[in-house]
Amino acid sequence: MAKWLVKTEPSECSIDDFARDPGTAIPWDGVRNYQARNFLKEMAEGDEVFIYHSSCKHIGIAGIVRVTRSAYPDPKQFETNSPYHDPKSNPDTPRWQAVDMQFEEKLPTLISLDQLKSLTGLEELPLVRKGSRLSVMPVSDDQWRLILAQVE
DNA sequence: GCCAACGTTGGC
DNA sequence: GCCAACGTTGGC
Repeated sequence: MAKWLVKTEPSECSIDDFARDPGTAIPWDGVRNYQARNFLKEMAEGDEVFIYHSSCKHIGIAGIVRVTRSAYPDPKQFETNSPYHDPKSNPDTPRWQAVDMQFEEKLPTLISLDQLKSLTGLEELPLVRKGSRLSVMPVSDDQWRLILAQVE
């Protein structure tokens, strides 16, 4: 099972939005970056995903969700009144993909960005790299364990 | 709100 | 294919 991390602004979609209705999957859509999209495509049902809260008061990893549906064409790219509308995409060859994710757990305490930056062994994670804006990234098993060890 | 870093666009 | 201009991201 592969592991991942996705960034989100909690005002858009937070771990609490997942926790509110733990039995219901939420579409992860609106990704409009090719590298991030390519990782989305690699996600498989059952994969675990860290939810990282960005651009907010408490920046860091807040919880874990699970992929319940692998990549499918993001419907919002075709909705003309959506902020995620992409006039250059067409239904025959959809440019953007979405996946569905469902609540798994909220971490007992948030793992802050400062904390993540201080960990030896996370240097290769794009999240902590200067200037990196990648919003969907793979997390190795070692990185995953190291991060989770911060709250155990 | 600022601004550095980055990705995308489009003229050439 | 180059690269300047532009828009966006995201920590501070």
